[in-house]
Amino acid sequence: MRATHQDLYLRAFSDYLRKKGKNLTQERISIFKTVLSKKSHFEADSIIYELRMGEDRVSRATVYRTMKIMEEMGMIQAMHDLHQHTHYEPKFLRRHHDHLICEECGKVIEFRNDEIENLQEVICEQKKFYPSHHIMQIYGLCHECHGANHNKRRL
Amino acid sequence: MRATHQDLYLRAFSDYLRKKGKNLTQERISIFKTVLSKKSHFEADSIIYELRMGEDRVSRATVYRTMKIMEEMGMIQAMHDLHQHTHYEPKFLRRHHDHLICEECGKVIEFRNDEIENLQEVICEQKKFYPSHHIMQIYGLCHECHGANHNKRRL
DNA sequence: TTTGAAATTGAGACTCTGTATAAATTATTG
DNA sequence: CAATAATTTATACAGAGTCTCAATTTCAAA
Repeated sequence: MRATHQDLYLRAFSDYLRKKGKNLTQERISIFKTVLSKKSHFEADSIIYELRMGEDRVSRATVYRTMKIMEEMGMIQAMHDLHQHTHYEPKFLRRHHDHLICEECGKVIEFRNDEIENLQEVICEQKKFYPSHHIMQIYGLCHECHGANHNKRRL
Repeated sequence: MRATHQDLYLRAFSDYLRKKGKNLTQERISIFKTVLSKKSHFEADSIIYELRMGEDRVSRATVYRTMKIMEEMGMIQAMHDLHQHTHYEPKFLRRHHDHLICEECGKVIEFRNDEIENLQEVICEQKKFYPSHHIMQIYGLCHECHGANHNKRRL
């Protein structure tokens, strides 16, 4: 029987916990698996809600604590966007990318640009800064909403 | 008598309000002037506090409402940083810049890179996106904190 | 200037994230 | 298996920001 991705990540999680002198509890496993099932942006609340619906009941505080651990070990990345909502991004299986965010419909368009990534490193060297990660979000209107607004103004 | 910067900005504010069918109230003037006095990052809370200390008393809700208008008209820019605190940046008199943010001491280092700004425009064209503004924040450790951490680990 | 409709404000209740606490539960180790 | 340490839960709490609606202010028309 082949080890699944989930198994491998779970082992990484288990190893990380052991290294930090923390225990691998049922609650942490449940939360970890739920987070692992996310393919794209998600919020703490959706994890809490999903767990509440399932058979594994876990308290809110434990979800936040466990997600903090997952952030420390680099499996997810917190992003603070407009309007006091923290979004998380899975970092496993996904390459880093940045975002175009439509202010009208909320759509998020991903992009990646290696030149920008390189320039960021140059800047950090210049400023003697030791980067861990970055966030780049361009706000504006997507093609559809721009068209819609344009038409609206014409009426 | 010469018109001050404040006068000019206040006129722009007044014009914007009129254009939007909104009234120029005493409260809005007080808030606008207080925000105008900020040379760098600030929080909604500090505006509320300053007004509360002064002779113009304005409620919290009104401060938030007015700052939203100022954001719409592009005089300030909201930025959401670590731990659900919204910071605002004055956009008047200041050139756009991005930020390096130290995760240890919270220090904010500003930088500007024209190449990155240009690349962003190219990306928007490619994606048919109409940008209004952007946020770029690089998180990590500043020179001092990096040194401090390094020493700590060696002990 | 007065007046009345429309816009705005203020006070406080409320919501939403996230954190702290302390008692109860679970895991680990000898 | 007992003692100890770590963890979880429930609940209270904190902080930022929003909502409501009665009271007030503004504006512009007469």
